[in-house]
Amino acid sequence: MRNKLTIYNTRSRKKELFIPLHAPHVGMYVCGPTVYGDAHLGHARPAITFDLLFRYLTHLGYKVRYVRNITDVGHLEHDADEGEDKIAKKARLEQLEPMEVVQHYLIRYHQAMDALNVLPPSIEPHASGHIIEQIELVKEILDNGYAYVSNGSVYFDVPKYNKDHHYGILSGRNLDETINTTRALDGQEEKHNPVDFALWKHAQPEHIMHWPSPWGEGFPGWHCECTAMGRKYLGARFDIHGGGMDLLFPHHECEIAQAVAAQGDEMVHYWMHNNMITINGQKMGKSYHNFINLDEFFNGTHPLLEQAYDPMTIRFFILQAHYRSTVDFSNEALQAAEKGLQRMTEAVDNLERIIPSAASSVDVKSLREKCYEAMDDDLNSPIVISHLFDGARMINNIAAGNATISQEDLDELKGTYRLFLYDILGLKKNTGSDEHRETAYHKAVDLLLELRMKAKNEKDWATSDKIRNALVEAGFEIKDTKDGVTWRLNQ
RNA sequence: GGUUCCUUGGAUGAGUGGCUUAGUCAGCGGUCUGCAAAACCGUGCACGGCGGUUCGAAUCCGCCAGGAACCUCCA
Repeated sequence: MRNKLTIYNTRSRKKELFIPLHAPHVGMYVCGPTVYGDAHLGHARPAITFDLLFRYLTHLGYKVRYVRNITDVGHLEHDADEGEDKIAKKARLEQLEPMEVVQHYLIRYHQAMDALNVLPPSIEPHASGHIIEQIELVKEILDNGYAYVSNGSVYFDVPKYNKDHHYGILSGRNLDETINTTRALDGQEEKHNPVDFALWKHAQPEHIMHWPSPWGEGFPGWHCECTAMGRKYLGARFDIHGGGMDLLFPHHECEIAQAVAAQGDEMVHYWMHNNMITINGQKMGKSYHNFINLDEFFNGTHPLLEQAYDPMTIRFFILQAHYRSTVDFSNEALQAAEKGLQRMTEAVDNLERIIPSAASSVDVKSLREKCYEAMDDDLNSPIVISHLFDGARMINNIAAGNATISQEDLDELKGTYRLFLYDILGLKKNTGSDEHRETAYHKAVDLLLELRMKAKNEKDWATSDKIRNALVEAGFEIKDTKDGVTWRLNQ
């Protein structure tokens, strides 16, 4: 098995050789969406980034268990409806059951991911389905003395934890600074210290979603689900935990603290974080009110969009930047990606038209290795793409007769593109929308009939009959009526 | 204010102590073509500013300027 993959570990802030704990098995956990709204471009980034990793690890021969959670319990929201659960709030607004809202947006999320050719994870656990595991986690932390009960809620005792361990090890913070900069929030008076975070929250009467616990009716704190579900499905120690950089603190920091407080050591070996997608240099996100939904990209319905963009264009656009860099959205950039992808797929199509020669005048063999090297270098997809573009030029040159290729090399080349472009980068053939094709063929048939009408008017019966007979043969039904010609395609 | 980062050519976006280069889009010139398009060939333009280390730095270090994320739900 090829074993040269290095990945940037946020924990050490270095690129490290990837060595699984239990090869050939790999455990991988990625923070998934909170399903209270449609997925936007920002959600596509981690999905595609970790899909790339999932695909690559699988290709390398690892047996990957990929867990991506669905947050359907909701988090505390700090606004007019202070403390109310996000899912519950939206539900009340729309007079729906909370789980109805979850189901609605989850289906739409899956549809968007499918359009982006993001493979489904191995397990997609719901936070609401793992309340028991989260309660167990809280109990463990309490038993170990790193939490306290206050007024029906349970809080993590950060200062106490920090005496024995380092709270801030992932984000590079130290506790004193964090204490001085923590904002006053709801429920603060219940905490011993403002930096303490909730493991279990006592349910207020306005909360729709709540569960029984040893501490009364309530709901789990929002950091618990990932720790509890990660441990349940991947074990107390597993390989990779991923998510957006915006989750680094406090979410992932708290996850580490919870795991250490519960089991004595850290759960995760490699922490990976994808960077943000920006719009005019600013993070695209709900809080900024500057996000564009994925459906809006696919349909071109957002006012900032000059056109609709195919899901594969979006995927290609994201893969053309390294996952740890910010990538700035603009129509110009997307249109460039669209043209680039088109050029690439046309070159791959040309592969099928090439007639091999006795010998090659091009170097095919090194392409595969170059692509592997780029992937091994912390998933450097932009470099993989640049190599594939070099290959595209080579293919076009062969197709144009400027170079030759042997049968053996041609097979190798086809295999390389199938592997890297389709299997690993996950780009599939751009078929265009049905609507687009429908319109195009209608226009083409109309044009033929217009030419036929012109021929008829000129009494050029040979041409007019040729057009009619050819269309009939192709399965069309042509009717000449006194109001003009009509046509339809027979089923 | 703290933490973590970023600043590359017209746009986007890689990378590296010296070697000629990312790549894509756009531009320009050419080949091809009835004309176009596509394709191919060629081509210009860069490393925020100021210091330092070094034989040599866009790449390492420091300072400055500008920007971002996080510190509050967030991909």
